[in-house]
Amino acid sequence: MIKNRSIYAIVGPTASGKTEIGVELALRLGNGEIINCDSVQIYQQIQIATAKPSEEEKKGVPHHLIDYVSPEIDYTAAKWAEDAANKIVEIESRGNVPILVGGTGFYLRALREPFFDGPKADKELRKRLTKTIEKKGAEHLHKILSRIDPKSAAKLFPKDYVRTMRAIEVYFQTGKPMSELQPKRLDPPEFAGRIKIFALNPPRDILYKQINTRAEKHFRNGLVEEVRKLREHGLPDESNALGAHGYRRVCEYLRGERTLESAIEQTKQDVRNYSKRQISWFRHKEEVIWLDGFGNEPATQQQLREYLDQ
RNA sequence: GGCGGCGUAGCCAAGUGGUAAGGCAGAGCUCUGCAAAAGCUUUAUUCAUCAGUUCGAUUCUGAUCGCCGCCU
Repeated sequence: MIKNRSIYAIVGPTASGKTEIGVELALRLGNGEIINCDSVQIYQQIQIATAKPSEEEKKGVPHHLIDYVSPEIDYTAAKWAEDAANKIVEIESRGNVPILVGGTGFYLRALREPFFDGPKADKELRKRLTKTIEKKGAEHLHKILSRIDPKSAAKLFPKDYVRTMRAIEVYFQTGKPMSELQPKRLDPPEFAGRIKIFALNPPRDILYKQINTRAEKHFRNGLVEEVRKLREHGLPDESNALGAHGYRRVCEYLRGERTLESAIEQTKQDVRNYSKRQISWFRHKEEVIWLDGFGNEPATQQQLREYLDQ
């Protein structure tokens, strides 16, 4: 019987009201538990600019994989997929319904369509390769890759150093080109096919305004102070956590590289650009069910209800 | 009022007597262990306006309008 049970995912651009509609869904089901699917909300200690739900917003609904990793750790999509899979099994074992909520499409994908069985990230190697980029440029890395794994190199733009680095990393650790390993994807988990994905699609112009307003609020609420303290406690600027929206720009401000005003404006810009990429990510996935509007609007929640009743 | 400078896409900005660089924004997209990351594509039939010179003007000339600076 578990076989027929649904698992839900609420995705969509940042600031579209995923939290609200996710909680609403959990309450409606009566036994929903939320699993965070956001690559930044997993971190502890970074709070103000992460849009994590407050206790009040949670309305008593259990939330998982939120606030559970130290900001000094560089967490990855593969790790999240593993953790989320375990959570799903755990929640279902107590007879409840898992609801994945978050905007990181890559994470959700890692869960539903697992990566190939590749090596973990090699921090030291990445550090060295990063230095190479600084000295000789991203294109140089791409040239190295085209010697050891021409197939992968051909698929990547020379400037795309993040993926180039991973391909090099895979080769150095396994001795095999990534292009050879990649087609051997791991089998999707049993529950993959039971995940129903709903994506929020609010009007773009209003979303952008919302994003701007929210960024200003974060700064007003003491974002600069929060970052200052984290840095004083030794959290490096290069950490994933301090690379999050807002944090990244505040670090630049604290390093004297930009004014506070420009940190605020750039943050708004960053988040607006990001929200657009999120929409791009989900737009052509045919398994996604689109809900027009913001998640906190009754009309949007009504659309969701209609799907549930079917 | 006089003199000088400027007026190129939503913004910043280069440029030439021969058919408008670039950046940002916007739009579209990619994504196989950093993904709130990284990368890709696209965007002015037109250079304030009008008239003139010219085979041809955004570029030269004149006038008009607007902005900025200095002087009185």
